[in-house]
Amino acid sequence: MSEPAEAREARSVPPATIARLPGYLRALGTLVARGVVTASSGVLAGLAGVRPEQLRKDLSLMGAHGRRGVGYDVQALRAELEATLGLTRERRVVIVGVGNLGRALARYSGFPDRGFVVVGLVDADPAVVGTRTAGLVVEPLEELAGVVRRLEATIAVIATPAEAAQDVCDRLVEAGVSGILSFAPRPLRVPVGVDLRSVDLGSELQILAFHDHRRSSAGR
Amino acid sequence: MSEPAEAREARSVPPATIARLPGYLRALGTLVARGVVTASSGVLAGLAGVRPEQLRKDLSLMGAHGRRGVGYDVQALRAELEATLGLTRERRVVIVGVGNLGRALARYSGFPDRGFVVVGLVDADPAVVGTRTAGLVVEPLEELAGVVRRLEATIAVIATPAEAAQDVCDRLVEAGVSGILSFAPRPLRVPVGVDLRSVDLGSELQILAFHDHRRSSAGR
DNA sequence: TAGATTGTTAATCGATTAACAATC
DNA sequence: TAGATTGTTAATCGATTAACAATC
Repeated sequence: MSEPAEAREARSVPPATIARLPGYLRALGTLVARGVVTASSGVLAGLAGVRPEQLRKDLSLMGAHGRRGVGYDVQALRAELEATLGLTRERRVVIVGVGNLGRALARYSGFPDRGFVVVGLVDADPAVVGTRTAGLVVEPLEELAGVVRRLEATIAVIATPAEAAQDVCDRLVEAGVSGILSFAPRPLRVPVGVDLRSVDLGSELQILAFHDHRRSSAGR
Repeated sequence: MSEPAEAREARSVPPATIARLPGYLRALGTLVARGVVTASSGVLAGLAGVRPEQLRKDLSLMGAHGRRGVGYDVQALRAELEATLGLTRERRVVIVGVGNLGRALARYSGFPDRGFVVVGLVDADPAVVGTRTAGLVVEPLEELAGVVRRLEATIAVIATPAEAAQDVCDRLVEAGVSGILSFAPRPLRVPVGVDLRSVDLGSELQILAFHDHRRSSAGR
């Protein structure tokens, strides 16, 4: 226990753990709203939809500390996790592709209270460029790099058709964003150092279809 | 090899494998469009964004067969995977929650050509009920079970606010859907036999923020 | 036959769960 | 002190990668 917290934190937190932190943060938010001061791993895990052992393991990997026999201080833990996730600073987001999905994301009310601000919208279609959505004027694709740099966006969302996605992705990387959330149904390549997460709505449904199929064809 | 294909398939395909099948299917679609007849695991894996070994392992778990020294028959493999995923039959989808996101999903053009048809829209807000989106009239929440049964929907999408999600989820299960795709930022509980997949846009961004934070605070 | 490529087994890696001593 | 609950180590499980014999 003589090891500094910095060292422990730097030594690679497992991706699976990181992916669960937002859930813990949400659970903590619920408890704070309820005025709860202290919560056990059991209570917290219940709210987050995981097992208590896993929550304790995750938090201990993060260097967070509860008190044996008591539980976790809700406020302190929340502050700690927010600091870890870097949510103390506002993150600036650019959305590329202002179709149905892009527009919905631009208007999505869940982002602001989680520390994200959509600062720019970009689209390739001249008919869309210049229109307003969520208080922002859509800029042309040629301006992408300029928009990212001027608005100091560090995170981008790709909501373009599949064909355009890799090109947009390359430009975003070139412009210096550090993370990209893609909704394009196509695998994208990014250099190391840039973080890419993908959500493919069609694939999600296909996976559900697989189970549906198994279920409806079972026992015949 | 005396074991029937049925038995092998029934003996639990790993979830991680199932989650990759839609990607393989997309890669195969690309090759078919290009008129390619045969492809090696290397080519297919490249298009799907995975390693060749993994693709071969996945396909062999599914009981699919290529030809040594040759590769996989593109058309045949596609047909096989579509049958496995149950995409030969059209899947009927109901969307609950017709806000920005629900509307965008209702209009999403990527679904139809993947075998999914949005057949119903449901919302709790009287101001939204009765309006039209994507050619469908929005029905009231009270009609949820009726809508699901009448339209024979087997898959549902939850795009409601977090507070309403568990109640909607329970009703959907009660009405008999076999799979649910939730966008509500809250863990949901479903009974065994019902498949639940969740996409939390806020969490995705928070995970990106974590990396951004690490990157910008590194080496200081 | 020679070259290519699969299918599958074995080795590795990472993530989850179980167990329990430490300690509030 | 007695009861509760953490933090952490060990055991298990599942998924990925490597290796290579089978075979087209």
